[in-house]
Amino acid sequence: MTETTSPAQAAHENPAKLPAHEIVYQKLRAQILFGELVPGQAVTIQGLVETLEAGMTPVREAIRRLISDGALMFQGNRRVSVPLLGPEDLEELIFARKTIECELARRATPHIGTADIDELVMIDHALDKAIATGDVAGYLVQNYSFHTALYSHANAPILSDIADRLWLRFGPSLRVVSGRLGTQSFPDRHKDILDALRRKDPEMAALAMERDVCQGMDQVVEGLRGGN
Amino acid sequence: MTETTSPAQAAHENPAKLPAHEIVYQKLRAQILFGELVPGQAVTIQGLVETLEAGMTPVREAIRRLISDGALMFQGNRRVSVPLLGPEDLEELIFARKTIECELARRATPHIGTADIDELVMIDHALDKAIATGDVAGYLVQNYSFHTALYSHANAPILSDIADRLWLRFGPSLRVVSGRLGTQSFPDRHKDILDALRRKDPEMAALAMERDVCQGMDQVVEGLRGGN
DNA sequence: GGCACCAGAATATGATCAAATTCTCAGGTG
DNA sequence: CACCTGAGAATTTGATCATATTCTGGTGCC
Repeated sequence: MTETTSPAQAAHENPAKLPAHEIVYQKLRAQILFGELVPGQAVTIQGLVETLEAGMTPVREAIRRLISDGALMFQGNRRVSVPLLGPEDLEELIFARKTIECELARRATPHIGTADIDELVMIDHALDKAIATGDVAGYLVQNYSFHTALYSHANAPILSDIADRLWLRFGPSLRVVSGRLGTQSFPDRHKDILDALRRKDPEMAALAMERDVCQGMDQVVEGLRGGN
Repeated sequence: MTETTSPAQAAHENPAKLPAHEIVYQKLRAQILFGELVPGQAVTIQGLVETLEAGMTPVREAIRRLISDGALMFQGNRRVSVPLLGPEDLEELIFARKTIECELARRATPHIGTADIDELVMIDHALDKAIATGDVAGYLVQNYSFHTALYSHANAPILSDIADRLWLRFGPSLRVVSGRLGTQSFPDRHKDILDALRRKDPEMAALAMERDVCQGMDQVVEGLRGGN
């Protein structure tokens, strides 16, 4: 997702007006982010043409975009697959998430009003519910929503864009780990973030975010160590 | 450019084997990075089909990739153009460059051998020459080469990838400013970086890099303030 | 000034060609 | 006798193009 005036917002007024390649991109993106697609899984153009009932060109363009996002990987020969993360990759992702997302939390803090906090609380409740009921897909969606909603207030389109692609990279792995360990193992660190926002304390928000990021990524590291 | 096993390296063994969309991407990318394209300039598919003598599909895919890279901008209606940076954008870019590129310098330091330093020195000499002769295009190319060569030793594909896209974002603006102010105004901070590398001092390298980044971006900020 | 029309560009399809993987079937070996 | 190996065919899949369709923006008429 680019930070430019999103074509997605035009969707609400008229869904039919979204170009096919945009629809395909959104669908594929969601599948990657929320785990329909497993790391290592091969992605074929013709397969998607059938699955998503789209033409070849739109699928092709969507795949190129996602490759550029780091959400898909061009395997040298002409095959495309979902990337399989190694420990080194995770280490880089941790650094990047920490610096970028903490900064986003820091920048968002002064712009967050009470209405915005209410919205975040709502998402967090949905998150709790997903955790309680063991709804892995719901957990992933709400967790992503929480971060995205927060960052949208940071007035930092470029940094938000970077953060977004980072999520695309570890999304599939997060799904695998969640599915393996269950949602119970994920404590919810968002309460601390909300606290910091209420107090309008940017540094505290950044710190809480760092904890959230570290905790989340540690789960992935642990999960991947055992599994693959 | 994605960090995955690059199709570009296959280019050396057999240039003809590069797919058309990859070639188009590289060409367009270079044009954006090194300033053939001016910020705000409209980019049409059919125009590129003629200019680059490629088919429509490859051009289309290359454009999608570059939009995802942030190097091009989708203007809502079906127009595509080179983004025009505002002061807020530059501020974000500065933060991102500082954190990411300093870290890359830090990580590269321990892996740099004397042969690698020689290579960097060579690039830096070419850079000096470009500055001395007022060769703006050469300056841009060599400056980019220096950073890219350095980061390639950091063993951090994801971070390098992020840095690469950052360059794509401010490349066109850098070109405009350079053309306006001339190369004379650009002092060369790379000597300090090289010094740090020779001493194998990661923190010093990071610091030198920060100075280089700040100095370069300040030029752009200043240049854009007056111009547009 | 507003509306209809027109040109040009982008989107999307399906066909065609090229490449790569997979499958199959011998042939040989332990 | 079972299994591994490798050459070659068959099939799947990707790359590219030519073409039809839809949409945007501008122009000129009323």
